[in-house]
Amino acid sequence: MGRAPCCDKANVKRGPWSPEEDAKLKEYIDKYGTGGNWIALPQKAGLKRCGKSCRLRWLNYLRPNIKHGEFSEDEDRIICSLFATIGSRWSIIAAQLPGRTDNDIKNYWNTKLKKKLMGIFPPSQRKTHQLNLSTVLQASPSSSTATSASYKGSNSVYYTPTSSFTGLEPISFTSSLLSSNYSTNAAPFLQSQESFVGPPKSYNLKDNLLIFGSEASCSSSDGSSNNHISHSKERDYEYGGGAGAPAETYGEVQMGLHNCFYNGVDGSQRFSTSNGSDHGNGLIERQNAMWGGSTLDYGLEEIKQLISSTGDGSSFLFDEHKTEERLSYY
DNA sequence: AAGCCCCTCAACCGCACGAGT
DNA sequence: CACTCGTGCGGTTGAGGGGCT
Repeated sequence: MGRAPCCDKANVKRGPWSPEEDAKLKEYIDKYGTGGNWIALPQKAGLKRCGKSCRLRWLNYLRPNIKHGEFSEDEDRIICSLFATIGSRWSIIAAQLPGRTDNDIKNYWNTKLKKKLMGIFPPSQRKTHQLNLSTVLQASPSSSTATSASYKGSNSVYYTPTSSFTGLEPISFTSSLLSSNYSTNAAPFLQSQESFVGPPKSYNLKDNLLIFGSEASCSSSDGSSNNHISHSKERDYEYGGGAGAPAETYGEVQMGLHNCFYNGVDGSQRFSTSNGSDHGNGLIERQNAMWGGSTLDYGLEEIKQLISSTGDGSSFLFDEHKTEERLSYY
């Protein structure tokens, strides 16, 4: 038995919103709020719309402080950086860009930013940046220490620091897109720790814990081996130590572009940093095509590799002091 | 001027999850 | 524990506008 539809599709209006509908919705929410029930809202507000449609319209368009228009280069950089780290988690990326919606960012990425990046690397150059991940992993110095991470279920990523990072090279890109200095306060966690002057909201660094989003919660499952980085209510990004790993080895996570490699050894997918070390709990249950090759659009993966690749080191360098993002936690 | 193509972005769709019962 | 319901998310679609021939 299939799920009941969220609304009677025959009796709801679809398609573009009229100014009148916008006004009705805005007026109602201004007066009464959403009431925590989007399904009932359209009827109460006198709208012949599906609740989901109302929610979307509000969140993406009518909500106060929505920023429309051109994305700045800082925003571009943040999007690229986060995309390379967490993939197409648009809501999380949006949480780092005040005023931007996930839909906006998704559209922007798909229509412009991806092409912009591809433009940075013409096809001939692109090849040199397409890293065979197993090669990367093999080439990584065995002495380097690393962090592994995994996806738990479909919605959580577990970073499992096994020791402090040392394998992170400076993030580097040729274009001004990614090479100009940080000047934004839009994503404080992407700035260097030294220049971190405090987030506008909901970044809790007091206890060296990073929290995304306004409703973020933070928890530690065992106090010594796990640190959650949570966004909103249900999507937890856990930075946790492997079983028995000493807490002091979790001193530093560098939120750069090189943290995440994908190790496809024996079919199990692992998400790790630098040397690809994996400590058992780094197993990825591949999320819907996010990292994998089978269902993932190759272009997407290619872009991620471009972002993640270090290039030849000459024309591809980033200012180390500006870009070596560090996130400390204990 | 007309027709075609491409791009953008608002909106829709289906799925997964958490809460409630 | 199983089920329903509401919500949030990411992927996809398609209307409309602009550019090109």
